[in-house]
Amino acid sequence: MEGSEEGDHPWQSYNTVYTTAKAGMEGVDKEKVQRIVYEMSKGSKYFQNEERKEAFMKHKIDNMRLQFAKLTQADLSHYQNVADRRILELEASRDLSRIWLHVDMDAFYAAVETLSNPTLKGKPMAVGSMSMISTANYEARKFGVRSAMPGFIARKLCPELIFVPVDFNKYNYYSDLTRKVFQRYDPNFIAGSLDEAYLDITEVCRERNVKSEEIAQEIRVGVYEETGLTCSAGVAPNRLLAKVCSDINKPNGQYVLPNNRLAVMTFISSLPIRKIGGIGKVTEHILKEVFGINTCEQMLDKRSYLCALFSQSTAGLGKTDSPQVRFRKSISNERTFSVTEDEVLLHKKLAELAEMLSTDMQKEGLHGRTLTLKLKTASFEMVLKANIRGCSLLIDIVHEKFYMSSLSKSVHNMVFVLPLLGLRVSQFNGEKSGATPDPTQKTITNFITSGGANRKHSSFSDVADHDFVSDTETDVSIDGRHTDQLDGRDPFYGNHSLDVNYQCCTLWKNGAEKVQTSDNDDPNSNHSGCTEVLGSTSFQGQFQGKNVNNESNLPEDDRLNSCRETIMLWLDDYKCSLCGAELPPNFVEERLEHSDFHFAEKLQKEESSIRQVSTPIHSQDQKHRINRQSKSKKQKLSHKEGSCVQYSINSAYGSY
DNA sequence: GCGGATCAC
DNA sequence: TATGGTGATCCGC
Repeated sequence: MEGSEEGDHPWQSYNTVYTTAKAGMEGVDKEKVQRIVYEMSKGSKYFQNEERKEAFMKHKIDNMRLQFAKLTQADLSHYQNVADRRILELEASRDLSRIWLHVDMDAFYAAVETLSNPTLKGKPMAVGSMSMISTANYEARKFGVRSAMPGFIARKLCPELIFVPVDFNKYNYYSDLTRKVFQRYDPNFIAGSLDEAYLDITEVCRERNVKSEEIAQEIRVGVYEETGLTCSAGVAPNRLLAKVCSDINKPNGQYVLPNNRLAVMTFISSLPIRKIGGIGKVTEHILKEVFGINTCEQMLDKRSYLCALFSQSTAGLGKTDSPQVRFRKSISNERTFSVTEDEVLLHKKLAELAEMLSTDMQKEGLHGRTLTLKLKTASFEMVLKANIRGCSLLIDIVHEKFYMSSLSKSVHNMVFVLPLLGLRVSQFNGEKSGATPDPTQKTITNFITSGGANRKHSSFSDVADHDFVSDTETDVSIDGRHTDQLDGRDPFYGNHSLDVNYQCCTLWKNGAEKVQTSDNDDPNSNHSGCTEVLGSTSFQGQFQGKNVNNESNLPEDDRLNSCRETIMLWLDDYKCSLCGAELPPNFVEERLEHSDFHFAEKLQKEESSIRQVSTPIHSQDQKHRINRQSKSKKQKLSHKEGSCVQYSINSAYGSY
């Protein structure tokens, strides 16, 4: 049924993530849905990217088949032993005694929206937009509409579909109500997300001497009474299985898997691997294509092959009863927008992202060491660039990516069309020690900034201070601008930028044509301020550092304007006399910002010696407990094939 | 340690 | 017209 019929039914080979079975989709004409999805997608950039990924996956599968074929009998018996030994260990360490309950709200967002607008009841409805649907109610699911599907396709499937925009305030409110109920049964319950939770109900069952089934029923009734929303529950000896179980009688139902080995083994054996958390579309496909594995039982049969071809990373089911604090490891934000080749606009968007991120970090009291830029090209390829600091040029990153990755594209096609930008900060300082940052470290303040002194025309709003703690002397830091001014070099234009430019120039030499303006080998004369990823906005933060942000109103504005004029001018009405940046005359706002930048630079040089450098912000205890589902010791919930395989084996044998 | 890919919700 | 946002993890360099 697969690709063979492609000529007649090309949609059958277009496997989207929403072709898999989901609750509420039983009676759906899958063939028809798949055809419509295909027809709506065909030819789009998104579609082309899916094809690219599909080809990559096929390649991976071919490689794995080759390896598979190369395995000798000796290899296999060796790995059989490895697998069996591992299973024995897990058998020995398994704990049958706990009773876990997983609660999952039914079509949560949609249900909440229906509560607040009862006229929606009974009508097909989706929460989301024309671009993306978060949740669809059960009426809509009958048409094949489901989460992660773009709205315009959903509307094709169901023309009368009602769209409701997301409103997280509501969902948070109702989520809190449900959690009050959960708390009564397990004060240490684990919140998986707004609409999911894991409860260890072992003690409740024991103390009250009632069956888990009754507790599940009670909880569901309690949630309904508290919120008016229905949910489903699954009960099993561990969290992984409980989650699988909560999906079985959805919506508004429950399923109990008893705590005995036979029941679990029977349950597992026919369970499709895709049901297991961590096994997604790709992994499922690989396991099916290479090994012919569909169910957990088949996975067990092939355990020697799997151990031979996948990594041995530990992925056991560890203890499930020890509450643990999980620390956030990164914080990020990203935005999708309609493609633009307006570089200035892109940098403005980036500055906005930076500002939001900075605010979020401040709220959480976070300090990171690595700043990563994420972008998506017009052909939907994701690109990451770590450690961009304040020196990288967005355009360099894009150019580099294009030169490296697609020779087929002509240089002229390297336009700046980006539908997505994002920023992420990671590598936080360990908060556990409670120590303040090492004073010898450079604090990068205001790596993200914005907000001038009451400038109405500013596209940036107010500043966040703090943020980054760099741990090496050689790090490029915006903070350097506070401290390094005295040596007479301008770090903004200084040699920090050379690395990037050097790479870029090298690439250009190898490439066919030079696209960007020339002079990139001269660090002192080339960069247009507006192309600095983060730098162009930084001065405003420095204003804040001096607390001038709210000092005055109109007079300040006037002063700014006159100063701008005294330190720079625009050659031929479009070229900056100080740095050579080129901005068309009609870029009024951008030119003002650019002027501000130079002005701030000047101010900063004059006053840098007065300024205090860092403003360490102490964490407000970032140990906000997201949940305690973090792995105990060996329990690494892994998402990779190898680990998932192992994980599943463990869930089948180790934990059961 | 970085960049890409996968996964979950 | 049009395919999200946030966080995590693993693998191969």
